[in-house]
Amino acid sequence: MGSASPGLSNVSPGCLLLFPDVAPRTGTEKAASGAMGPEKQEWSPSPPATPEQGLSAFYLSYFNMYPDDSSWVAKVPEARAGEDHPEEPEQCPVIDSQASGSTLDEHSLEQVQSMVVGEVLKDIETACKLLNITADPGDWSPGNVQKWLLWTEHQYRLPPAGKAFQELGGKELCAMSEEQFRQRAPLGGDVLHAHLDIWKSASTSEEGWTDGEVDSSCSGQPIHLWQFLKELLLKPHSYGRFIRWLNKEKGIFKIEDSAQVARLWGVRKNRPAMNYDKLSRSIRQYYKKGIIRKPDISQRLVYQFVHPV
DNA sequence: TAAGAGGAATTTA
DNA sequence: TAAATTCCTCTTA
Repeated sequence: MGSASPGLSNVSPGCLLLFPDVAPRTGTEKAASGAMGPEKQEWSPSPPATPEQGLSAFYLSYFNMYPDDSSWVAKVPEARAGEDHPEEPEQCPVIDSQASGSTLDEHSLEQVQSMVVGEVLKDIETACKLLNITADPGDWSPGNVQKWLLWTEHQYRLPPAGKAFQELGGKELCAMSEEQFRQRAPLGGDVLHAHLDIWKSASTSEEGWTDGEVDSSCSGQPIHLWQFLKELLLKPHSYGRFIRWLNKEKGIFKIEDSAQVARLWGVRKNRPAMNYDKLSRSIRQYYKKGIIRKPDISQRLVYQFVHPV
């Protein structure tokens, strides 16, 4: 299995500190900054200095400023209409207070990192649905490429570059180097290239993640624990260190890092006191409901979906 | 010692 | 009201 491009798999913790102004914020801090100073509206991503570090820092910049999912939905059709103020920042998962500032420990960094990647993947998924394009840029028609360009330009306030990539299909686009992107679009070409890299990584590593099967995040219904677990399992690139399939066909999975899974669940449900003891109690409630059980050969931290997909 | 099991009361959406 | 949370005791590996 080929490793994904630098973007998603190698967001090194050190990179999180590249730009002090994009340090992750706690929910409280975000709320406090909710008044949204003008700098937020004028934010635009700085071109990465190098593909590797730039992309990593870029993720965090992105994570920090990304507007509400719904805000751009309405805006995409008139993306160039000029009235695109970011609205309330997306409610990001509450990040442990120790994760803000320069004393981030490795644990918190990993947590932030996985959240960032998770958010990026989720947003790509949303974009796919709304633009009606596939997650794999290699499959894009020239029309799809234009849609993607328009969306990305709009999201990151990049100068229009659609014309520079006219008639290019996804395959040609993917084959282009960062330098070629820069040549076609001196302003923002590198950022576009970085974004394409993210999409390429996502589509090569997250096979099947766009099927939306357990994408409960936009259903309006409160998420169930079993759905959440499936969500994590569907995104091994982001959460494989925490939870993974042992036998996907049989629905058998293993929680590799119980504390982290519990923490993520607590973040999702806004239950800061969540821990594995409580999470596992909830899992056990599923036994009599026939949703999850222990596998025939019981192992610690290993469970099985009764009705695997 | 962490995980597992399950009772029971409480909270939440 | 269902699902989840919280707290608990006891067992198991």
